[in-house]
Amino acid sequence: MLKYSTAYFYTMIKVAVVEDLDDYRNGLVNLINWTDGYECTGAYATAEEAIKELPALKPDVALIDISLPGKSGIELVEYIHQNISSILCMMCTAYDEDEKVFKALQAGAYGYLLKTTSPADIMNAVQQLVNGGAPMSSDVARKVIASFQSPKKNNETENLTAREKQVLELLSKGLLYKEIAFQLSISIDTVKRHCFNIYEKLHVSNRTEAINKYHQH
Amino acid sequence: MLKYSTAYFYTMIKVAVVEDLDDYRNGLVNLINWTDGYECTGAYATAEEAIKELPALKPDVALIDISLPGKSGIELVEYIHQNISSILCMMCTAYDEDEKVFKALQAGAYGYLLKTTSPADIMNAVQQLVNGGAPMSSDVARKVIASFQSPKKNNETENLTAREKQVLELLSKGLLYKEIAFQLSISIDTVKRHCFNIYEKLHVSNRTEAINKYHQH
DNA sequence: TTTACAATAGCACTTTTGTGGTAGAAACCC
DNA sequence: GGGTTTCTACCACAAAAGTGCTATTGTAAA
Repeated sequence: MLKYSTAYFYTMIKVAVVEDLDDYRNGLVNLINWTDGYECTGAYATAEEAIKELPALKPDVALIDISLPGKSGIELVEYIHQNISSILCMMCTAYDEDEKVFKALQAGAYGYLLKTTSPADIMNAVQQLVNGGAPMSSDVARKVIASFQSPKKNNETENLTAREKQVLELLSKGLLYKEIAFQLSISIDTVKRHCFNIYEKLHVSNRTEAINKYHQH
Repeated sequence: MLKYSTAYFYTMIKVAVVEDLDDYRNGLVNLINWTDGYECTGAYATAEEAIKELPALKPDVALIDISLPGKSGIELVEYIHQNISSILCMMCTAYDEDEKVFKALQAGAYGYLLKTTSPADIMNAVQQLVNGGAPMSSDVARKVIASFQSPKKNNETENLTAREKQVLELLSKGLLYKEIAFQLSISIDTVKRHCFNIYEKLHVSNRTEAINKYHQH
C-alpha cells in the first residue's frame, strides 16, 4: 500500500464490516481492500465485538448485517449513531426485510445493500454514502418519506384564534400561567380564560393533552 | 384512444400538470399523452386553477412546478396532501432547490424531477411513483432520512430508572396522578414521588418541561 | 345597526400538582 | 453482612391549574 504515495494513504476511506457469516464477511473485506482508495480497518462477527473496537478505530463507514446473532444490527447502529456519530452506517440485508431496514434507518443508518448486490455496486453504494448520498431502494425511500411528512393537521387546532394559538405555544414550552401573563402583558385570569377556551375547543381537559393535540402525535 | 380496447382505457394512469411556463407545460402534456398507458387529464398554469379542478378529476399523479407564481407549488402539494390524498404529487424543479424540494416532500410530495430530465426518464419516474417508489436524488434522500431519524437521546433521561421512565411515559400522555396510580397499581403518593424524582434528575420543575426533555426538541 | 365574537379581567372555589419530610421492604453489589 | 439503590407509602402544606360565574371593550360581520 505504501508503495503508492503517502498522500494517497491519507485519503483512504476506512470501512469496517460487521457480519456473522464468515464467507460473506471475508468477501466484503477482500472487496474493500482490493478497491483503490478503500481499506478495511476491522471485521467483526458480532455487534458486541464491534462495539469494543469501533470507538478507537473510528472508520468512515460501517457495513452492518441487519440480523446479527445476539445484539442485532439495528441495536448496533443505534449505539454508533448515539456515540460515534462520525461513522456512516450502511445495512446489509436479505430480501423482504423492509420493516427492519426502516427501523435501521430510523436508528441511524443512511443506506442499505441487498446481499445480492454485485461487488461493483456495493462499492458504488459506499462511495455514494461517503459523498453525502443515501443508497436505498425506491420503495424504502417512499416509506421513509411517508413517515417524515407532517401528519395531516387536525381541524380542531384550526378553530383556535391567533391569541389562543399564541397562548398554547407558550403553554407547550412549560411556562406557568403567571409567566405567560407576564410575557403577553395580560392578567393571569385572562390566561386562564384562554386556556379554558383552548381546552374546550380541543376537547381536552389539561395542558398536556392540549399540547399533545397541538403537536399531533 | 378508444380505437384501442376499452379495457386498456380503464387502466390508464391519469396525470395532471401544474406549471406556469407554457412551453414546458405543453411539452409535458404531449409527452404524457403520447406515452402508452398514460393520459393527461388537466394542465394548469397556477395552483389556484388546479385547486378548482383537481378535487373533481382526481388524477393519479400531479406533476407540479415547485415555484409557481402566486400560491407556490409547495402550498399546492400541502393542499392536495391534506384534502385529496389519493393524488401522488411529484415536484418539477430547477437545480439547487434542495431546501424547497425538502419542504415539498415534507408537505406531501413523494418525489421530484429536475427540469433537465429526459422525457423517457420523466415517464420512468412517474411509473416509479405509481409503483410505490419515491424518485429523487441520493442527497435529498439523505436529508430526508437525517430529519426523520430519532434525535440523539439526552443523557439526562438515561439516568431515569425503568419505573421512572414508565411514569414519564404515562405522564406524557396527559394522565393525572391518580390515573397513573391506577394503571400501575400503586398509590398516588408513590406516583408523586416518582415524578418528583424525575423532575430532579431532569432539572425541571413541572410535567410539561419534563415531557419536553423526554421528547427532545 | 344589531349581532357575534374576541380579548380582556375579576372573583370564588375545587382539584391537581409540586415540595418537603420520613420510612419500610426488596434487590443488588461489594 | 453491610451498604446502596429502587420502589413503595403516608402525611402536610404551598403553589398552580382548572371550573364556573359575570362583565366591559373593541371589532368585524350580517
